[in-house]
Amino acid sequence: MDYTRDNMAGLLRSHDINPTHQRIEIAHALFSRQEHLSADQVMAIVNTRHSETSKATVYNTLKLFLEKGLVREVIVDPSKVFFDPNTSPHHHLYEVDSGKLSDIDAEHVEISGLPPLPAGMVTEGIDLIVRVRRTS
Amino acid sequence: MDYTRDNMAGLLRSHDINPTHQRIEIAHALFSRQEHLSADQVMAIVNTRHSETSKATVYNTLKLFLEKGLVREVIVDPSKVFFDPNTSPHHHLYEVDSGKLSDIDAEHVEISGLPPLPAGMVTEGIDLIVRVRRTS
DNA sequence: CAGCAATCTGGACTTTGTCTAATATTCGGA
DNA sequence: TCCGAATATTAGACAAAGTCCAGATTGCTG
Repeated sequence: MDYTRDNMAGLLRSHDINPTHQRIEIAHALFSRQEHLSADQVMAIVNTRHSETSKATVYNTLKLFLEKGLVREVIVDPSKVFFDPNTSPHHHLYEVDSGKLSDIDAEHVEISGLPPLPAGMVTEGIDLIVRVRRTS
Repeated sequence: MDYTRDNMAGLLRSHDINPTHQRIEIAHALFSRQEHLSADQVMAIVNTRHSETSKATVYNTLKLFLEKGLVREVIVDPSKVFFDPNTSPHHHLYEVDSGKLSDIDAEHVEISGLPPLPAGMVTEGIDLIVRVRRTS
Protein backbone atom coordinates (compact mmCIF):
# COMPACT_ATOMS: atom_id res chain seq x y z
CA MET A 1 0.00 0.00 0.00
CA ASP A 2 1.36 3.36 -0.88
CA TYR A 3 -0.08 6.69 -0.05
CA THR A 4 -0.68 8.40 -3.35
CA ARG A 5 -3.27 11.13 -3.45
CA ASP A 6 -5.44 8.85 -5.58
CA ASN A 7 -5.38 6.19 -2.93
CA MET A 8 -6.24 8.83 -0.35
CA ALA A 9 -9.38 9.68 -2.32
CA GLY A 10 -10.37 6.02 -2.21
CA LEU A 11 -9.65 5.82 1.48
CA LEU A 12 -11.82 8.85 2.14
CA ARG A 13 -14.67 7.51 0.03
CA SER A 14 -14.52 4.17 1.79
CA HIS A 15 -15.00 6.05 5.04
CA ASP A 16 -17.93 7.96 3.67
CA ILE A 17 -16.04 11.20 3.33
CA ASN A 18 -16.35 13.40 0.29
CA PRO A 19 -12.81 13.58 -1.10
CA THR A 20 -12.18 17.24 -1.66
CA HIS A 21 -8.80 18.65 -2.56
CA GLN A 22 -8.10 19.88 0.97
CA ARG A 23 -9.15 16.64 2.61
CA ILE A 24 -6.94 14.65 0.29
CA GLU A 25 -3.97 16.84 1.15
CA ILE A 26 -4.57 16.50 4.86
CA ALA A 27 -5.04 12.74 4.66
CA HIS A 28 -1.88 12.53 2.58
CA ALA A 29 0.06 14.50 5.19
CA LEU A 30 -0.98 12.10 7.93
CA PHE A 31 -0.86 8.78 6.14
CA SER A 32 2.25 9.20 4.04
CA ARG A 33 4.17 10.02 7.21
CA GLN A 34 2.48 7.52 9.48
CA GLU A 35 3.26 9.86 12.33
CA HIS A 36 1.43 11.63 15.11
CA LEU A 37 0.77 15.18 14.04
CA SER A 38 -0.84 18.13 15.76
CA ALA A 39 -3.28 20.40 13.93
CA ASP A 40 -0.52 22.96 13.71
CA GLN A 41 1.88 20.55 12.12
CA VAL A 42 -0.71 19.40 9.63
CA MET A 43 -1.34 23.00 8.67
CA ALA A 44 2.36 23.68 8.23
CA ILE A 45 2.80 20.63 6.00
CA VAL A 46 -0.23 21.29 3.87
CA ASN A 47 0.73 24.91 3.34
CA THR A 48 4.43 24.52 2.62
CA ARG A 49 4.44 25.94 -0.90
CA HIS A 50 1.87 28.68 -0.66
CA SER A 51 -0.98 28.90 1.76
CA GLU A 52 -3.75 26.73 0.40
CA THR A 53 -5.82 25.48 3.29
CA SER A 54 -7.27 27.58 6.05
CA LYS A 55 -6.99 26.93 9.73
CA ALA A 56 -10.75 26.36 9.99
CA THR A 57 -10.62 23.70 7.32
CA VAL A 58 -7.73 21.90 8.95
CA TYR A 59 -9.62 21.75 12.25
CA ASN A 60 -12.91 20.83 10.58
CA THR A 61 -11.27 18.11 8.57
CA LEU A 62 -9.40 16.57 11.45
CA LYS A 63 -12.58 16.51 13.49
CA LEU A 64 -14.39 14.87 10.57
CA PHE A 65 -11.67 12.24 10.17
CA LEU A 66 -11.99 11.54 13.86
CA GLU A 67 -15.76 11.05 13.71
CA LYS A 68 -15.44 8.79 10.71
CA GLY A 69 -12.81 6.68 12.42
CA LEU A 70 -10.04 7.51 10.00
CA VAL A 71 -7.72 8.81 12.68
CA ARG A 72 -7.44 8.66 16.42
CA GLU A 73 -6.93 11.43 18.91
CA VAL A 74 -4.04 11.18 21.33
CA ILE A 75 -4.15 13.36 24.41
CA VAL A 76 -0.77 13.40 26.11
CA ASP A 77 0.37 16.97 25.96
CA PRO A 78 -1.63 19.53 27.90
CA SER A 79 -1.10 22.11 25.20
CA LYS A 80 -2.09 20.29 22.05
CA VAL A 81 -3.86 17.26 20.65
CA PHE A 82 -2.15 14.79 18.37
CA PHE A 83 -3.83 12.92 15.56
CA ASP A 84 -2.79 9.38 14.87
CA PRO A 85 -3.34 7.74 11.48
CA ASN A 86 -2.88 4.33 13.10
CA THR A 87 -6.29 3.25 14.33
CA SER A 88 -5.41 -0.34 15.17
CA PRO A 89 -5.31 -1.04 18.89
CA HIS A 90 -2.05 0.22 20.31
CA HIS A 91 -0.62 2.28 23.12
CA HIS A 92 1.74 5.20 23.32
CA LEU A 93 5.17 6.07 24.53
CA TYR A 94 5.64 9.74 25.25
CA GLU A 95 9.02 11.35 25.72
CA VAL A 96 8.22 14.13 28.13
CA ASP A 97 11.21 16.35 27.35
CA SER A 98 11.20 16.21 23.60
CA GLY A 99 7.48 15.76 23.10
CA LYS A 100 8.18 12.76 20.87
CA LEU A 101 5.33 10.31 20.67
CA SER A 102 5.61 6.74 19.41
CA ASP A 103 3.48 3.65 19.24
CA ILE A 104 3.52 0.58 21.42
CA ASP A 105 2.00 -2.41 19.71
CA ALA A 106 -0.95 -3.65 21.75
CA GLU A 107 -0.49 -7.23 20.67
CA HIS A 108 1.51 -8.38 23.65
CA VAL A 109 0.26 -5.94 26.21
CA GLU A 110 -2.38 -7.18 28.55
CA ILE A 111 -4.37 -5.18 31.03
CA SER A 112 -6.20 -7.19 33.64
CA GLY A 113 -8.11 -6.57 36.82
CA LEU A 114 -10.01 -3.50 35.75
CA PRO A 115 -13.15 -3.12 37.85
CA PRO A 116 -16.54 -3.45 36.15
CA LEU A 117 -17.88 -0.28 34.59
CA PRO A 118 -20.61 1.70 36.29
CA ALA A 119 -24.05 0.63 35.03
CA GLY A 120 -25.18 2.18 31.78
CA MET A 121 -21.66 2.89 30.60
CA VAL A 122 -19.76 1.58 27.62
CA THR A 123 -16.06 1.78 27.08
CA GLU A 124 -15.13 4.10 24.30
CA GLY A 125 -11.45 3.33 24.53
CA ILE A 126 -8.60 2.57 26.83
CA ASP A 127 -5.58 4.79 26.58
CA LEU A 128 -2.33 3.59 27.99
CA ILE A 129 0.45 6.12 27.98
CA VAL A 130 3.95 5.39 29.17
CA ARG A 131 5.65 8.65 30.02
CA VAL A 132 9.41 8.45 29.83
CA ARG A 133 12.29 10.79 30.46
CA ARG A 134 15.90 10.71 29.41
CA THR A 135 18.23 9.70 32.23
CA SER A 136 20.37 12.72 32.97
CA MET B 1 -6.70 12.63 58.96
CA ASP B 2 -8.71 15.76 58.41
CA TYR B 3 -7.87 18.63 56.20
CA THR B 4 -7.77 21.67 58.41
CA ARG B 5 -5.75 24.61 57.23
CA ASP B 6 -3.27 23.91 60.01
CA ASN B 7 -2.73 20.41 58.74
CA MET B 8 -2.27 21.82 55.25
CA ALA B 9 0.56 23.99 56.53
CA GLY B 10 2.23 20.89 57.91
CA LEU B 11 1.70 19.02 54.67
CA LEU B 12 3.28 21.82 52.71
CA ARG B 13 6.25 22.05 55.06
CA SER B 14 6.79 18.33 54.85
CA HIS B 15 7.04 18.70 51.10
CA ASP B 16 9.51 21.52 51.39
CA ILE B 17 7.02 24.20 50.43
CA ASN B 18 6.80 27.50 52.24
CA PRO B 19 3.24 27.56 53.60
CA THR B 20 1.90 30.95 52.57
CA HIS B 21 -1.70 31.96 52.97
CA GLN B 22 -2.51 31.41 49.28
CA ARG B 23 -0.79 28.05 49.13
CA ILE B 24 -2.67 26.84 52.17
CA GLU B 25 -5.97 27.86 50.63
CA ILE B 26 -5.18 26.09 47.38
CA ALA B 27 -4.02 22.94 49.14
CA HIS B 28 -7.14 23.06 51.27
CA ALA B 29 -9.34 23.30 48.18
CA LEU B 30 -7.75 20.22 46.66
CA PHE B 31 -7.30 18.02 49.70
CA SER B 32 -10.51 18.71 51.58
CA ARG B 33 -12.44 17.72 48.48
CA GLN B 34 -10.24 14.84 47.39
CA GLU B 35 -11.33 15.55 43.86
CA HIS B 36 -9.79 16.27 40.51
CA LEU B 37 -9.86 19.99 39.93
CA SER B 38 -8.80 22.17 37.05
CA ALA B 39 -6.89 25.41 37.62
CA ASP B 40 -10.10 27.26 36.87
CA GLN B 41 -12.05 25.35 39.45
CA VAL B 42 -9.36 25.89 42.05
CA MET B 43 -9.46 29.59 41.36
CA ALA B 44 -13.24 29.69 41.66
CA ILE B 45 -13.16 27.86 44.99
CA VAL B 46 -10.40 29.94 46.48
CA ASN B 47 -12.05 33.19 45.45
CA THR B 48 -15.62 32.45 46.51
CA ARG B 49 -16.02 35.22 49.06
CA HIS B 50 -14.02 38.01 47.50
CA SER B 51 -11.18 37.70 45.07
CA GLU B 52 -8.12 36.87 47.09
CA THR B 53 -5.74 34.94 44.90
CA SER B 54 -4.64 35.89 41.43
CA LYS B 55 -4.66 33.65 38.40
CA ALA B 56 -0.87 33.77 38.20
CA THR B 57 -0.56 32.55 41.77
CA VAL B 58 -2.99 29.70 41.23
CA TYR B 59 -1.00 28.51 38.21
CA ASN B 60 2.35 29.03 39.90
CA THR B 61 1.20 27.19 42.98
CA LEU B 62 -0.24 24.22 41.14
CA LYS B 63 2.96 23.91 39.17
CA LEU B 64 4.94 24.06 42.39
CA PHE B 65 2.77 21.38 44.03
CA LEU B 66 3.34 19.25 40.96
CA GLU B 67 7.12 19.59 41.11
CA LYS B 68 7.15 18.80 44.81
CA GLY B 69 5.03 15.72 44.29
CA LEU B 70 2.08 16.95 46.26
CA VAL B 71 -0.37 16.52 43.43
CA ARG B 72 -0.49 14.74 40.12
CA GLU B 73 -1.44 16.04 36.71
CA VAL B 74 -4.15 14.23 34.79
CA ILE B 75 -4.33 14.88 31.08
CA VAL B 76 -7.60 13.56 29.69
CA ASP B 77 -9.37 16.57 28.36
CA PRO B 78 -7.78 18.42 25.47
CA SER B 79 -8.97 21.74 26.82
CA LYS B 80 -7.77 21.66 30.40
CA VAL B 81 -5.49 19.90 32.85
CA PHE B 82 -6.79 18.35 36.05
CA PHE B 83 -4.87 18.22 39.28
CA ASP B 84 -5.25 15.18 41.44
CA PRO B 85 -4.49 15.27 45.17
CA ASN B 86 -4.25 11.49 45.19
CA THR B 87 -0.65 10.63 44.36
CA SER B 88 -0.81 6.94 45.19
CA PRO B 89 -0.67 4.69 42.12
CA HIS B 90 -4.04 4.59 40.48
CA HIS B 91 -5.75 4.95 37.15
CA HIS B 92 -8.61 7.01 35.81
CA LEU B 93 -12.09 6.63 34.51
CA TYR B 94 -13.22 9.48 32.33
CA GLU B 95 -16.82 10.08 31.34
CA VAL B 96 -16.46 11.67 27.97
CA ASP B 97 -19.84 13.43 27.86
CA SER B 98 -19.96 14.87 31.33
CA GLY B 99 -16.25 15.39 31.82
CA LYS B 100 -16.46 13.54 35.13
CA LEU B 101 -13.19 12.02 36.22
CA SER B 102 -12.84 9.33 38.88
CA ASP B 103 -10.17 7.06 40.26
CA ILE B 104 -9.56 3.40 39.59
CA ASP B 105 -7.58 1.78 42.32
CA ALA B 106 -4.38 0.35 40.89
CA GLU B 107 -4.22 -2.45 43.39
CA HIS B 108 -5.86 -5.12 41.30
CA VAL B 109 -4.97 -3.80 37.87
CA GLU B 110 -2.07 -5.44 36.17
CA ILE B 111 -0.38 -4.35 33.00
CA SER B 112 1.89 -6.91 31.42
CA GLY B 113 3.80 -7.35 28.21
CA LEU B 114 5.06 -3.82 27.80
CA PRO B 115 8.17 -3.79 25.62
CA PRO B 116 11.50 -2.72 27.16
CA LEU B 117 12.14 0.99 27.17
CA PRO B 118 14.52 2.54 24.68
CA ALA B 119 18.04 2.79 26.10
CA GLY B 120 18.71 5.75 28.35
CA MET B 121 15.08 6.21 29.27
CA VAL B 122 13.31 5.94 32.60
CA THR B 123 9.63 5.66 33.15
CA GLU B 124 8.17 8.73 34.71
CA GLY B 125 4.72 7.27 34.98
CA ILE B 126 2.15 5.07 33.35
CA ASP B 127 -1.23 6.61 32.74
CA LEU B 128 -4.14 4.35 32.10
CA ILE B 129 -7.33 6.09 31.15
CA VAL B 130 -10.59 4.28 30.56
CA ARG B 131 -12.83 6.49 28.47
CA VAL B 132 -16.51 5.70 28.89
CA ARG B 133 -19.74 6.98 27.47
CA ARG B 134 -23.31 6.67 28.62
CA THR B 135 -25.29 4.15 26.57
CA SER B 136 -27.98 6.12 24.80
C1' DC C 1 14.19 49.64 61.51
C1' DA C 2 16.77 48.53 57.01
C1' DG C 3 17.87 45.23 53.65
C1' DC C 4 16.92 41.17 51.18
C1' DA C 5 14.82 37.20 49.27
C1' DA C 6 10.69 35.07 48.32
C1' DT C 7 6.09 35.65 46.97
C1' DC C 8 2.06 37.73 44.94
C1' DT C 9 -0.33 40.63 41.64
C1' DG C 10 -2.75 42.77 37.49
C1' DG C 11 -2.67 42.79 33.11
C1' DA C 12 -0.70 42.15 28.68
C1' DC C 13 0.34 38.47 25.81
C1' DT C 14 0.45 33.75 23.36
C1' DT C 15 -1.46 29.64 21.71
C1' DT C 16 -4.89 26.40 20.59
C1' DG C 17 -9.08 25.93 19.04
C1' DT C 18 -14.09 27.58 17.79
C1' DC C 19 -17.54 30.26 15.42
C1' DT C 20 -19.81 32.83 11.81
C1' DA C 21 -21.40 34.67 7.71
C1' DA C 22 -20.02 35.13 3.11
C1' DT C 23 -18.15 32.72 -0.84
C1' DA C 24 -16.89 28.77 -3.56
C1' DT C 25 -17.16 24.02 -4.89
C1' DT C 26 -19.19 19.65 -5.76
C1' DC C 27 -22.74 16.45 -7.04
C1' DG C 28 -26.75 14.50 -8.98
C1' DG C 29 -30.38 15.03 -12.14
C1' DA C 30 -32.45 16.58 -16.50
C1' DT D 1 -23.40 19.94 -20.18
C1' DC D 2 -25.92 23.04 -17.14
C1' DC D 3 -28.40 24.13 -12.86
C1' DG D 4 -29.76 24.34 -8.21
C1' DA D 5 -29.13 22.40 -3.74
C1' DA D 6 -26.25 20.75 -0.61
C1' DT D 7 -21.70 20.69 1.03
C1' DA D 8 -17.13 22.76 1.81
C1' DT D 9 -13.97 26.42 2.43
C1' DT D 10 -12.48 30.81 3.98
C1' DA D 11 -10.87 35.06 6.67
C1' DG D 12 -10.98 36.88 10.55
C1' DA D 13 -13.18 37.77 14.99
C1' DC D 14 -13.55 35.49 19.16
C1' DA D 15 -12.85 32.45 23.45
C1' DA D 16 -10.34 29.96 26.93
C1' DA D 17 -6.21 28.14 29.07
C1' DG D 18 -2.03 29.24 30.36
C1' DT D 19 2.50 32.17 30.51
C1' DC D 20 5.18 36.13 31.49
C1' DC D 21 6.78 40.30 33.47
C1' DA D 22 7.78 44.26 36.24
C1' DG D 23 6.27 46.33 40.23
C1' DA D 24 4.24 45.83 44.95
C1' DT D 25 4.03 42.99 49.33
C1' DT D 26 5.46 40.06 52.71
C1' DG D 27 8.25 38.36 56.13
C1' DC D 28 12.64 37.35 57.81
C1' DT D 29 17.23 38.56 59.87
C1' DG D 30 20.59 41.33 61.51
